[in-house]
Amino acid sequence: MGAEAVGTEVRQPVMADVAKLAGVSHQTVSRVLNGAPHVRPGTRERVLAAIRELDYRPNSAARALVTRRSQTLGVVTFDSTLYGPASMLDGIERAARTADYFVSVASLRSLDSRSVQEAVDRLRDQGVEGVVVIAPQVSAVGALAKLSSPVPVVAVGSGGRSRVPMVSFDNRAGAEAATRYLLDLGHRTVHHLAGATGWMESRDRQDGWRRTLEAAGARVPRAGTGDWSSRSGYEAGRRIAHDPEVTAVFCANDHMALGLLRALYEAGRAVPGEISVIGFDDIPEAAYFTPPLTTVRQDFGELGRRALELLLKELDGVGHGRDPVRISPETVLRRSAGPAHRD
Amino acid sequence: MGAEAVGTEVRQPVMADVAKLAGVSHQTVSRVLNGAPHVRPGTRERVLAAIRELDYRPNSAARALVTRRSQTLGVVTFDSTLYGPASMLDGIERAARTADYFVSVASLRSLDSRSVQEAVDRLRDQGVEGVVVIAPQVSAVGALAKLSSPVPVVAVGSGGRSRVPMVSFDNRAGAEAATRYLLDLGHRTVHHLAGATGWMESRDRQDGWRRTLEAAGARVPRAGTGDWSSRSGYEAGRRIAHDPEVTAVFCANDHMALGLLRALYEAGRAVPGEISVIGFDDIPEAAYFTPPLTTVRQDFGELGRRALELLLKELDGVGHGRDPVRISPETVLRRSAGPAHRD
DNA sequence: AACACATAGGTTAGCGTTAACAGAAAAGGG
DNA sequence: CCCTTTTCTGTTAACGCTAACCTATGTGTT
Repeated sequence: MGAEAVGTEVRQPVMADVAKLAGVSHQTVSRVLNGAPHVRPGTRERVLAAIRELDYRPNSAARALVTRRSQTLGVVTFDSTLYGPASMLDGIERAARTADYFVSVASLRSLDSRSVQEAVDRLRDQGVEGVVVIAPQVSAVGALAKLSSPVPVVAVGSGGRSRVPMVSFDNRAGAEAATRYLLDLGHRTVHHLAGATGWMESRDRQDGWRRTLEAAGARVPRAGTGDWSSRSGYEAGRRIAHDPEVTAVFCANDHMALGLLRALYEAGRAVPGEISVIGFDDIPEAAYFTPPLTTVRQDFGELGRRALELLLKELDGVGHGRDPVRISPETVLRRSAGPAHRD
Repeated sequence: MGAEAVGTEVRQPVMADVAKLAGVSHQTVSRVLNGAPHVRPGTRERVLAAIRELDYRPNSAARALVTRRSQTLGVVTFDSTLYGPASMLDGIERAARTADYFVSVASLRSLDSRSVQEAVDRLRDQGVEGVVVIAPQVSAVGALAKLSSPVPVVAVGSGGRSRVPMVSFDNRAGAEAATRYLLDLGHRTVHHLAGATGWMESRDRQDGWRRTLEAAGARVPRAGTGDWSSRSGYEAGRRIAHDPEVTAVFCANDHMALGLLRALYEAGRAVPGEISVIGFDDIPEAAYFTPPLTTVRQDFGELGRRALELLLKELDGVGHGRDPVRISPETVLRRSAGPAHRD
């Protein structure tokens, strides 16, 4: 046995191995790999064959080192367990893949701006080329404002004004449509169960609701505040169930609407007979609530894709979108809202 | 102005810059960064100061190139929009972070084994040190069996036997508990609405259900088949709503149970008065269904953490867990299931 | 035939880090 | 006080790739 064969360590093949096998220089291998011109079809074939034979994989670290590009994008998210963030993440990942990028995720442990900066830094240390922040909290937006990052950052899902480019739903418009719809049904006014404090979505939806009421000259009741969970919707529902004033409730999301529906049911209030309920999001389950929930649909996947599109533009140095990208939601009519009852 | 100042290009500082500023060699900087011994406190301080002053960040690609470690783990997931996968991903990410790893995700576009291999390869090309596959489909497990990967792979969530280490819920036990519970309530038999075809979870839950029935000497009705969605639960519900034989239904997940509940309600069948329903998963909303759903709880976050733990062990070369790690679910009693009615 | 010029390829030099070795300074032992 | 050992630090060489430059060959033009 020659000295070569002593260690049976199976070293991963490198470019030089491929080159030797194909009888070319490593540079030619590189050229084939990167589709560079000036490679004769014959040699290209030989190189490709050698690559296949050795099952050679380029070393991404080496490539990243010299090109200064990691082919990786970062996503920072708050609670990727929620339907919205999860769908956005999914949309982003799919879009990134088609653009031939990897995506690395970092979830926030808390909402303060230090935490956001930390997550972005973490991603940056890993060498991501850009990051999209799924952080709909007001505090996060504040964090973005003072965020210092050498890599492009775009935000998604929130609506605040900020220095970073942003794509979001027009939550205000969605809330207006929902409220308007209820008003048009003949309700004297519409109550509101807001989302978690500190979220842009909560603020904007509440805003849209209030404005619509004011524009219609309707009384603006005090809004309840939930935390997006069904439980909080349920608790709010128990509080209002016996209030005869309440004939229509606009919930800031479908999960809370579910809890509300439950509380109303327990209290023996008919929906939409006595009280109309409308949600926001159109989660896949909303159509199967009892009664099926009228709600405002958001296409989170689309939002994720658009965010990535925007980030890619930033990466290409195409001047950053002056105005935030806004996607209009559409309201989905089902059975949980109906005309005001006459008393 | 000296020739130095001509280009105002702000090059990211590198280790050599820090070294020069601190008046040491780059190696000493490296030592400080990596906590190597034999660095005098004084010089360490100077180096640290220089690092702060320049806001120096080590280049991860360079480090990865020489250490052959990317500090990155990969996660392949199928539909990270679903509650289960999303929660697991979240659990994995959090656990990875505490272990000081980054996580890169790749979602599958389809379920075939080529797709799984492709995703793992993609991650591998990126240089991940290990991957956890959230792919509960039978086909995915098959894919894992023939998966060739130089990096450790663990699977999570499914239950099949396979070459790769795996952590999963004991779906069979959960299904047995659910079925047993219904039987103990006095139901002569229990019907079953299975999950999507091809999923390990579907198979195992159906298995547990059937065995329990057989062990109890109960008749084993033909099981329905859904696709995990509420819609499929609804459709199944419409089919069985008027079957007087049906007094208890065990649904393979909560979403389908929701659809079923809806269909039953529309058909005027009382739950649990006439028909008892039990779900699986205990999604956060289950407690607010009408009626609140009795179900089998799975802690997906925990599952994700355990999977990561297992992967970390693999990375440390600690012999791979002979037996799959099994986590027992616990059943949560609520109001959708009750005693059989007497006729 | 001489030249330009495109094409096909090889050679060399980094990218920014850690590893391996080597040398200098400080500390201990006779 | 010299020699050995321990601390501290610097030098050199990878890691595996791409960029930049260079050297051959053709191919077409004057």
